[in-house]
Parts: sequence; structure tokens; C-alpha cells
Amino acid sequence: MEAKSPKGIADILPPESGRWRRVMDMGSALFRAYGYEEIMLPVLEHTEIFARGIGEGTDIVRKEMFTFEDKGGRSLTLRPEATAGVARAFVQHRLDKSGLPVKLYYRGPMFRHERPQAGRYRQFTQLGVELMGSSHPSADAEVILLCREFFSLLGIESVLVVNSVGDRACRPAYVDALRAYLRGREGELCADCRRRMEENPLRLLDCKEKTCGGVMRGAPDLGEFICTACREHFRRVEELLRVAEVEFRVDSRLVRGLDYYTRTVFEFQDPALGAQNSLAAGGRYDYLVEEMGGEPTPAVGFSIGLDRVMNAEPRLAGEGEEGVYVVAIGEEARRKAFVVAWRIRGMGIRADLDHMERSPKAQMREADRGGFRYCLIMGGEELEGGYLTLRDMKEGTQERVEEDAVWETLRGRMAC
RNA sequence: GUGGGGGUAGCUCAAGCGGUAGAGCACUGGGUUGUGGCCCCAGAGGUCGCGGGUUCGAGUCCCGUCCCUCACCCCA
Repeated sequence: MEAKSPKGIADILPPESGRWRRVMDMGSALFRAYGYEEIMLPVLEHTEIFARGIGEGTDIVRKEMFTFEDKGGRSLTLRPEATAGVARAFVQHRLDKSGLPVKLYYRGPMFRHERPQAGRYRQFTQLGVELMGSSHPSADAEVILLCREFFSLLGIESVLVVNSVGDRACRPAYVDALRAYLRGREGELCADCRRRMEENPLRLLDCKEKTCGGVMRGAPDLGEFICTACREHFRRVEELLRVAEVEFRVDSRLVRGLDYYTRTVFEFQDPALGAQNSLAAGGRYDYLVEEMGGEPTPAVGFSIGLDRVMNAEPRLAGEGEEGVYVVAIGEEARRKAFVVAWRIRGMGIRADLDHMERSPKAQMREADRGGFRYCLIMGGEELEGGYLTLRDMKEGTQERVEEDAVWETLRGRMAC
């Protein structure tokens, strides 16, 4: 047996894991400040949830899902994204019954079976929000604003691109026009695009194949086919973004790889990141809930690719030294140190001690490396004198503390 | 699924034409019979990805294979 994690699936070790935790905690706090509550979703769903939600013809469903049969012969799939699961939960628990909108956020691992590369892993972490029940442009604007705020708090420069992909009323007409334009030009398209012509012609718009790009340059423009209602909706979203002084670019070729999107779609990109430069993406999905069997419920949301955010080197406030390392010299002192550390921890203060029978010097070094502000030293002298030595590792000073006064002293020091 | 690059110490990397495998960082101990960071000294740590071949001799050359990585594609 070889101890090795599966391809594209990685561990996140300390101290890196600490940076992840801080970013996730910051995100959660931010989402709550905007009125979103956490929904904790299962990692497994029935395969149909994704097949129907994301779209049978999408690459995700066609070739990127971890799908298997359980012992009862049901087909289950590790979630490749979260929105379909949120919609499923929304319908299953009749969340619309207790008042709209429902504002939820989630965080956790997603899975897609792709060839790994920079910024693309088979297990990756997403942080996202869904605002369900409102068709108002202010809902679109709120989630976009929230997403931008997330990046700005981390000091990450990102470019916001928005577009409208229309709805049931107008998109079919555009798709027809696109097909008509492409008819006769199939020979110039890549194999994937020839297939997509039937299943999801919109995807041809952002195909990166050179020849396809050439063909698409002359294609009808999505922006000109959008119906009046969608156009008006998009105009009001843009207006709100301007009021909030959000910089953005409209790109009528921006489409998403998931079928459920309608009207507003957007993406936050980091040009410095390489091929996988999309940090976050989202949009409106007004038909997904009814697709899942619920009441017609318009909704809008986004998802942040946390792995890519971490690759973008977020600026994090440094964590200063804190806590107490208990240094023990001699067996008797070790017994006592064990109890002292336990009591300090009981006070809610970070504390640690040596388990390796190391020298006092090595114990101090451990305290230094571990980022402890204080060392509480006890040895023969202290045991005899009935006091402890408290060393401030930052200032390099130390003082005697009477045993009975230790707890109060620590409590006082930790407060400031 | 298709290409490019690469696998040598825990990490980052060296080893002219084949000739006893090294450095920096990290780690452990010592320099201080009980005091961190800096410095000095010492130590520990390697199936040279794996298998086969050529050779007196292979980290080095040949064949195969696995893995990692970047890109296409896809997308967060």
C-alpha cells in the first residue's frame, strides 16, 4: 500500500490550513452581515438532481461527475457544485412557506473529475450565497456587491464582467438565430462545438478554439435579441451597480457552463492567475426551483472558488503572539505543569507544554516557534519557593508570580 | 481525452565525456549543571519514482511503466 491521496485531491496542512480558516471565517461573517444564514448541505445527492439542474448536455454532467451506485442500486453523485442542492433542499423543506426571500450561504468541498492543473482540482472548496424568491434587480446587485466586498476585504484585485443571457421568452429566438447562422459553417467548428450546436449553442460564444472564434465573430449578438423585460432588468442592475460605485465591464459573450442561468450572469476574474482565472461566478436562475418540482421561485447567487482565492495570495491580518507555553524542569515540575496547562486551557487561554522530554532550552524554542507570548517556567527553584516564573517572550522580561496569584495575573495579561 | 515540462534528503535544487550522492532551508543535540529568536559546532536523514536492458561499473545511456506539473479543453 502506498500512502497517497487520489489524483487532484490534496491535503491542506498547517500553517496553510490556518490561512484557509481565516478566509472562510471572514467570508461567513461577511455573508451573515448581509443577512445570509448558513445551509449545511450533503456532499452526495441523487444523480438526477445535477443532471436535471445543471443540464444533461453540459460538460459537467456529461463527463466530469463522480457518480456511483449505492448498495440499493440508486445512482448517487458527489456534488460538482452547490446550487442544485440548495434548490433541492429549498423544495424538499418548503422553505418558501416561511417567507421570502430566503437568503442562504454555504461552504464546503465540491468534486469534478477533470485533469488537474493550476487552479483546478478534483476536490475544491466553494463559498457561495443564494438569494431565493426575489426577481428584483436589487437582488442581483446585492449579491454582486457582496461578492466584490469579499475580494476587496482580502485585497484581491479582480475584474467584474457581467452580461444578460435572456430568459424563456427571448433566449429561444436567439438560439434559433445562432443555429441558422451556423448552419453551413459546421466544417469550421471544432468537434465539441458541432455537438454543442444542438445541445447548447450558447456555449459556442466563449469557445476558445481559434477557428470557432473566427466563425463566432460574425454571429448574431445576444444583446440584440434580449427581450424588453430582460433588457430593462439588466439596465436596472447596471444602474444599481453604478450607484454603488462598482466598476464592471459588460461582455455580451459571457455565458455560463450551467444551463440553469437566466438573465444576469457575472464573473470575477483575476488576470494574474493564469488559465484558470475565474475567482467567482454566478447569476440568476429563475427556473431552477420549479425545475426541481417547487413553486416558481426566481433566485440569484454566486460561488467563490476558494482554492483560486488562496492562490491569489489574499492579504490577511497577521495573528500576533498569544497564549502561554508551560516550561517544566524535572519530573516533579512536569507533573505540576500538566495540571497548570490544563487549568490555563480551562480559562479559555491557549496553552501548551512539552511531551518530548526536552531540555528547558528546547522547550523555550518550542514556545517561540509556536508563537506563544508567555512562558510559565517551573523548576526546582520555583517549587521550593512556592512561586512561578512568567516570561514575556516578546519583551524578554520575566517576573516572579506567587502561585495563588497566577490565574489572576494571566487573566489580566490576556485581556490586553 | 490531447500536448509540453519534470521526478535525487521533509522542502527547494546541484552532481562536465557513465567512476564512492551534495548544498541551502527545515529537523535533533551541544556551545548556557534551568531560559527562545541571531551566531558557532556537531548529528540525523536518501529503495537517486518503479521495472528491465547495455556496461567491469548507471542518478547519468536505452526501453517500458507510474506519478507530478503546466497548457488545451472545461470551469470556481
